[in-house]
Amino acid sequence: MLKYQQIANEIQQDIEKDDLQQGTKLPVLETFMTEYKTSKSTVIKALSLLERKGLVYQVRGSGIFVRRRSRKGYISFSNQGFSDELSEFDITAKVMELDIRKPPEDVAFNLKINPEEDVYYVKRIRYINGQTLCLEESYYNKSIVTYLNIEIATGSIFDYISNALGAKIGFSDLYLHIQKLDQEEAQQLQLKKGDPKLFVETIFYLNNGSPFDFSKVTYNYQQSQFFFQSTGHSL
Amino acid sequence: MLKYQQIANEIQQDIEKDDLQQGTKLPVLETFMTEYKTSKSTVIKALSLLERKGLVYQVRGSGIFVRRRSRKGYISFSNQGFSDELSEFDITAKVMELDIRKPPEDVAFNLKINPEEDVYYVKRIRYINGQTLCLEESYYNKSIVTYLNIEIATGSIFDYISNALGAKIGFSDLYLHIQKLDQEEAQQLQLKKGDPKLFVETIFYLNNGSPFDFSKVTYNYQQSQFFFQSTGHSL
DNA sequence: CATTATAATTATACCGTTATAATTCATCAA
DNA sequence: TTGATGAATTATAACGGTATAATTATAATG
Repeated sequence: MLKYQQIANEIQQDIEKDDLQQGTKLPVLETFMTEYKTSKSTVIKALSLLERKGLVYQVRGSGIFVRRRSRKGYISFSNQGFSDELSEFDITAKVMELDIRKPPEDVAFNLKINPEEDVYYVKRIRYINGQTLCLEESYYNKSIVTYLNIEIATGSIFDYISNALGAKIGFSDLYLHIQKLDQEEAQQLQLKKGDPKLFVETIFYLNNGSPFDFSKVTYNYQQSQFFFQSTGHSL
Repeated sequence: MLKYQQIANEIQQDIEKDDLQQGTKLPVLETFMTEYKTSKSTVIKALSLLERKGLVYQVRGSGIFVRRRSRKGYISFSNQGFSDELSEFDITAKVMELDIRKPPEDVAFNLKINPEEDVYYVKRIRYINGQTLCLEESYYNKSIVTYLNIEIATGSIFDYISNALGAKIGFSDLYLHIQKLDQEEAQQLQLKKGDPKLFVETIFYLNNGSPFDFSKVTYNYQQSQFFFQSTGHSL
């Protein structure tokens, strides 16, 4: 692991271990430099990483402070789709369908492939703490995700892609809509037709910019509590 | 303006001016170094900024490539709340209420003040292209936002806070819920009771970590098309 | 006591360099 | 043609330094 990531991890663990409260001031840069026997720029990189992850904020001339979320029970809505840190929840999945097929037009477009090329189609229902969380339909470019089975799809497909296939997941585009459930969706989510839903289309890219997964997810509004941290800075 | 921000701006303008397509390769670092007469690290900072803004992606050993969103008509959901680049839409606001009052308990809690301290309360309806976009109730810590009036609240309150008050806006926490409209909200948004809504509570902080604005926003589901880019990296 | 000026602290910008890792491209062999 | 090998390209990691800007603490001033 890279040095600055390692340092970031250790600082994060310290924050969590000591349960440091919002606004707690961390040691100054010099201290981290000597503690980790490294250069200033590496410490800065580590802290910038933690800042992007929403764990600290830095104030020039003043110091580095702990940033904490104040509410529990929200699904974090950050870098890796939603998959980040769902470990605090009990998430399971049931695979409804899994096959190889030709993609519909919109899927082919978003995956930037021809409609004749094969894709894996996976339909799952995901549960959170025993309740239906969402209905998920995913299409994987088969020339990238060369193999899938039910066992893999029951677990984390992304872990499989990263670890077994050795592909590097890069970034993603999310498109969010608020809509009403239709009859079929309502039935599968154990809700009523016309109930609210959060509908999310996501395109996942490898780190080289190739889209490999296009997915459409319908969330149960009763479980739809999401948390998102912005970090300002730019502009 | 800082050098690396300036460079980032110019590269961004070049991308937009030339309407570079997704995947277009940008010049190599060396080129930018000589073009902008600066060091490698400054160019890297500029490009990292553009990467966080979702405009480019970098592939080690390969190059720097243009990243473009593929859909129009979505409200960007990025750093500065929603306010970023709403310039592509015609957004207006009507102020329904504006007064100084004592905060309810949840507001005092989120703004980290005592219930006896004054806050500015602003209720607005915001319109997008003539349609109701959302219903917004905001509470501003009066010891930070010392003055507000209807004229200011009709425009961008954040611009006013940044420019007139000279405060530096830092980061924010967003909590998202999908719910059903009640009678009153439905009426104000010209929708029906029971229709879906996106309900967002946001706490905005200054760059020194002080919360100055707590707001509750109810979005019209018919206008609720949001776009969000993740950048991976971390873990 | 309040206000103002000054100094100390602290994070950030920026420079320039070396080393490293991923990718791409050219070369060669089978 | 295919595959393997190695070289060139390219972004990134990491070092360490100087200069700068924001904040905070301290001292001086009225």
